[in-house]
Amino acid sequence: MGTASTRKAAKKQVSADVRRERLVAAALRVMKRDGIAAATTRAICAEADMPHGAFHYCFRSKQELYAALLSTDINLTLDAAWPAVVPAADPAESIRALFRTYWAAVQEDPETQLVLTELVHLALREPELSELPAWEHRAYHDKVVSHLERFMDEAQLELTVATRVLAEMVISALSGVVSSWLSHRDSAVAMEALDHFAALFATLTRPRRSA
Amino acid sequence: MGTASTRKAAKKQVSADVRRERLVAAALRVMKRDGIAAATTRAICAEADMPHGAFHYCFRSKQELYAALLSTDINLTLDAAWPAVVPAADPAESIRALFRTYWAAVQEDPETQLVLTELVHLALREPELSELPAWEHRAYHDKVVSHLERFMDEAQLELTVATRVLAEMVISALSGVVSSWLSHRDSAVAMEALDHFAALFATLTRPRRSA
DNA sequence: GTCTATACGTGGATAGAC
DNA sequence: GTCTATCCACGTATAGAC
Repeated sequence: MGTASTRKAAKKQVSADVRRERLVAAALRVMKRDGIAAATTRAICAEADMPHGAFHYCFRSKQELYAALLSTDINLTLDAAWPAVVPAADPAESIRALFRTYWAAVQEDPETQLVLTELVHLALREPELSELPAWEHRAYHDKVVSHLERFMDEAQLELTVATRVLAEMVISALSGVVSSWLSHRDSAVAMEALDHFAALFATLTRPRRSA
Repeated sequence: MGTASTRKAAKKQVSADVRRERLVAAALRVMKRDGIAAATTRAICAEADMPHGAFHYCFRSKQELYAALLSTDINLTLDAAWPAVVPAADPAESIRALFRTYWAAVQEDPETQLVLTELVHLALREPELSELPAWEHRAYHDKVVSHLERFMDEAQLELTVATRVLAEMVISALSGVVSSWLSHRDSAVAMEALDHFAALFATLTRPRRSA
């Protein structure tokens, strides 16, 4: 089998798709550190320890990188909080715990939130990318819906509103709280709002009556 | 007194602060039309029918223009919806009407929402401007608090939570809904979420017992 | 297939002419 | 005080050497 062409190369011949991944990761690092505006092709390549020219045989244009970023890992970090759901006795308690877990993840890595928002706004302006935020939102929405369904199932609860409506409200509330927090950076305020939202959302549930 | 130095000039001597205002207005137009990234000093001057060089004797740097933008009119359009409050019999009804008025304003001029968000994010990255979002949020928060107090007063209601907590929740919910809507552009979904939020917030009020 | 050097356009800011 | 011409740095993209 070949030693330097298609698979793994001898020493420095590292690339094909792996370079793409490295560039995406490097771009994310630069964006988190210095903001999306500072993530130039030069800066990204430098961060990835690649020559500047490497960029354009991995991506046809910078927009392709944006698309790659929006399509991959970012929203994964968002719903990484959901799996650790603890269905407690009290619905309000459960939802509050859920939100607090989510919030802990946000607190731990706020830059990712900022970058995600910046990327979405950038995409909203570029006609070529304008569908990506809608896709991303829909994907996230669907995930929240299924998480909610599982959650309600395990807690033996049912909703008094459509699941998709609650999902939309949850997403809006969470992103709203995050967005406010990015401005004022007062964690206590954010957490307080979050707890109250949890309590309000809990009033939209009721014990499931078994048929 | 002088004809061309300090006050109003003969014909073309229009400038001093008025140029600043024109540039700010032009910048806002460009940003709303083409996004914040397209609002270069050249594009702004062209929009304002000024030579490019005019920019730098009105503003020492571009950041000064950003600061001017964030300090002025933008959030005014946000709370322009609040004054037309109609204190109806049912609290839920009143709050829903309030939110719908706000939403109508957003719908009528969504670009402003986008620009505002973009500006805030830009400011969050620039160390020199990083305090502006906090100020802006605080100013808006205070406005919502006083609006809420007046509203509760007129409707003879009292809150079961601190006013500032509800204000924070209202701001978060509204900005969250707007932010989601910017992605999916489904007005029905946004309005549905808004109505449900109104209903939930109404449960945080109760009739005021006169002492 | 990998990388260097470079082209081309643009952005912010300034020096100096009117 | 107003504006033109220009400087310099940087961004994307490409042609072509290894």
